[in-house]
Amino acid sequence: MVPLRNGEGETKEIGISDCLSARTEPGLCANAGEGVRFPVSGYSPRAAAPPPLTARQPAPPPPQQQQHHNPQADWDINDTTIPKVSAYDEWLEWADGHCRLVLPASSEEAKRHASGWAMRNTNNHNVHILKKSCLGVLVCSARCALPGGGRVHMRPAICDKARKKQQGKACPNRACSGRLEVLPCRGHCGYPVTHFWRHTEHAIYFQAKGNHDHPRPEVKTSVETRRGLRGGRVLRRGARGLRASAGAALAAAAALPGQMGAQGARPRTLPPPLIADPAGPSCSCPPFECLCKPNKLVLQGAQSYPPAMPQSTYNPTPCHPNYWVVDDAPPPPPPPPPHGPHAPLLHPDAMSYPPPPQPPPQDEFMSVPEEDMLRYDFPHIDGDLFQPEEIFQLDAPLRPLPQHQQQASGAVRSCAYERGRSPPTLLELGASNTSFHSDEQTTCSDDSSHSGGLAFPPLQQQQGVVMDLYGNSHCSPAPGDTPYFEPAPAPDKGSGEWMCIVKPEAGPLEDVARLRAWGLHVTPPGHPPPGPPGGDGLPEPQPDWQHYYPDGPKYVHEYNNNNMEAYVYGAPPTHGPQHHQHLHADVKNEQTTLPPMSSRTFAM
DNA sequence: CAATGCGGGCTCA
DNA sequence: TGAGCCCGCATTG
Ligand SMILES: [Zn+2]
Ligand SMILES: [Zn+2]
Repeated sequence: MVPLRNGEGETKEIGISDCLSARTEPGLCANAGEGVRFPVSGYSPRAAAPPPLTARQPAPPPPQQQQHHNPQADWDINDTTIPKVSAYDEWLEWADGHCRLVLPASSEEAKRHASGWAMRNTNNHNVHILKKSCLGVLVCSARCALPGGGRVHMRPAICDKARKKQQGKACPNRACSGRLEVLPCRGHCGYPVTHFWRHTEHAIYFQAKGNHDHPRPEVKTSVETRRGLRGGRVLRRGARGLRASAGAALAAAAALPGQMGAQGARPRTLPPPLIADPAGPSCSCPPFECLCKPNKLVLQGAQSYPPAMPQSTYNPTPCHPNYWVVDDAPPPPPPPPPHGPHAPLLHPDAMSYPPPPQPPPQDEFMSVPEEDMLRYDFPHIDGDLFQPEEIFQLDAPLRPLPQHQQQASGAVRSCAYERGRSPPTLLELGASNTSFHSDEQTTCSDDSSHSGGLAFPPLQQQQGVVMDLYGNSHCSPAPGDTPYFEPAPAPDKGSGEWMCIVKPEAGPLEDVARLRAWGLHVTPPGHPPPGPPGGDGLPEPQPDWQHYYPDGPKYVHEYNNNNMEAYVYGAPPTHGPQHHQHLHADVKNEQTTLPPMSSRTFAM
């Protein structure tokens, strides 16, 4: 699903960068917290594929100047007119960072407004744009680590009621007396990362704002699987069966890389619950970030580029040069031909995550996890402490290496680019705690998982993957939205930690604490924090840089806030207020204007 | 029962 | 005014 269009570099992409421009976004974060510094803004990967460079945000293009942004290239979810595209992007399960995607209206994931992240609906008082905010991840209050280094990263229930029930439950780790608690997302200027969905006749537009500052939660399908398992005691069989189906599904999916994402053909089954592999090497690194295996990762220079970019904006991390690459496995064998069904599972994104040193035999693929499960024994499964749902997944830790260039304020978190992968599952664990880590990203299952990985061009493999502390991939840093992190004095290793200075309240301290809690020590190597704004470090402006607010008209609210009835554009709803068209029926002509929006329209 | 969407309403800056 | 967020309701699977 690489974008097709190519003509002029700019046209094709729709950069997210827009988000950056100080003009627009500033407000966002500004509100949230002063002192926000914006990391780099996005650039269009596709076009130039300049390596992610520095972090700083490039100077915003002259406001309004960028003239014609190619309609196709430049748009904002709030624009009255959205460019019609000829090529669609692939759905990204783990979209992170500011990014915009144009998905085919037929995309199941898009229709479901799906995401690997636990996103809950948020009322933005705009019937045409569905807004969802990230619920973060359910973690153990004790931040316990399994012997294998896995951590509890459960998926918070979307339903408030269900979520409340989750909280306070005993940590799935038997040996731990901690309780489950929600690690909220503060990736968007101190607020949860938000996703916006807008439907038109021909496409579904997606826009994300903010960079998740927490590990990926367990994938939805995994949760569902557990839930299903809970009912019966048939762990073994059930698990096996599920795995098998998952594997099959994945395998199938693997065969059709390009289709998975957009088509929705992807398998929805998930691997069984995850548990850390006790037997495996152990480390207590955070799930997505193993800190104890430095050698595994190598920092790559600014060379890694993102794979082909979707036509929409998928911004790699311009901002920050830091990304971690696994070095052990140099480029995994090129497109690691999926070995068996699992390949996809294990390495959805081959490029990013090299296969474990010793990948389990295919045949065993399925068995491994199961073994782990057995090993772990789920005594609790039916017990009080260990509910099936509480089983957590193991994450292979990934060890991030900070790159020194991190100048950008690009927080580590925000700038990394990676294609979505799901958190590791048992399968992965089986693969090993060792090298595989990469984080979480493997695929799991869910709906999404593969979409990205398989499609990557081999090129990437060689390049290495960029990921953030959590191993999350990022579409693009959002200029305005991305929180800025700067290394804090390193308590321990001299390395610094990154803190978010975006939102004072939530504050840096909190961030640091959070990072530490996860065992993240980002060592900003010598590279200090971002320089002064506008300073160095900024990548050269790319042709494709986009600004947030192009010229096009945007919806304007007449009233705001909760007032839903007010439309600004378009003919006023003829009908009664509440029945405005909803997402399904939204816009008709992308090229022109989007349907009228109600008041609280702007997607922030 | 939980996921999803919708939308009223409140609060804060 | 711009946003975030809580809460309840309805639908769906
Ligand atoms: Zn625990
Ligand atoms: Zn989040």
